[in-house]
Amino acid sequence: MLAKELVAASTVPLVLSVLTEGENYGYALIQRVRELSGGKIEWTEGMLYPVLHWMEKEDLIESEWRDAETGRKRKYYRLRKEGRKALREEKQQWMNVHETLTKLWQPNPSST
Amino acid sequence: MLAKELVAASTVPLVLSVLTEGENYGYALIQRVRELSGGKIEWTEGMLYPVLHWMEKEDLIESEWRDAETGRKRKYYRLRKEGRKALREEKQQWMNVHETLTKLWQPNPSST
DNA sequence: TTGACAAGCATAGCAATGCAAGGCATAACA
DNA sequence: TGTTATGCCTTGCATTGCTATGCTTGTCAA
Repeated sequence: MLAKELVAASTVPLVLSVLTEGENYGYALIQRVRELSGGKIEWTEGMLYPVLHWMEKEDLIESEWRDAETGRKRKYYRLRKEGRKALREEKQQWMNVHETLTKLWQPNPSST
Repeated sequence: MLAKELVAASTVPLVLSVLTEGENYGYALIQRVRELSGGKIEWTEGMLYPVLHWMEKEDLIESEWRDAETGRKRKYYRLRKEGRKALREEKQQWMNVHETLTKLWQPNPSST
């Protein structure tokens, strides 16, 4: 199971990223992320829904209740302009850290 | 400035990784990480020292007080076996998330 | 010789928050 | 009619992050 800090750091960027695939609803986001990560990332509803609410309050995403084909009601989320901007920033920050880590993960240089 | 979640998620792996370069002390770790990140990652002493203490308690690292050339006392840390193991795991987890994110960051496939 | 700054380590304390647990409703199926 | 999967939501409090603060020693300038 993933360390909780890593889960915390990746939740918002992952939600934003998955929504670039098109609108989606909470329950399906959990499954989509599980699928993309090969089962490595397992979100709970208790942690995701509050994050979605917060992201909506921040105008990163917007929601709409709709009937699914199944007759069931679902709350679909989609990206807003602010969300796309936030995603670009998150991506940049992630890459900053990633590049710093990968520098250190190179095989030790024998000279320099 | 980096989002605090990202800082939290990367602190332990960064400390472990920097220590693969050789032993080092707290104050210098802050500067080394600032340097490696091109100034993007700015740690404070108040967040780093407690992390170092925790890592030592967990046997990931060990410490030794020594006099520096300057005459000043420094607490040098170095990796322990447990720490190398932890680093391998942290690295794996980081890559799991990174790969999931980069899948989503590919240019949108027009077909599939 | 004093005072200001950099180097260096440490932790108390409490505001902020993560998320397990629990709750509710409907559909499908046995 | 009982169970499982789908689907959304929130309370509550234990845990934790980190700001703020404090201490020492060395150096350098005025």
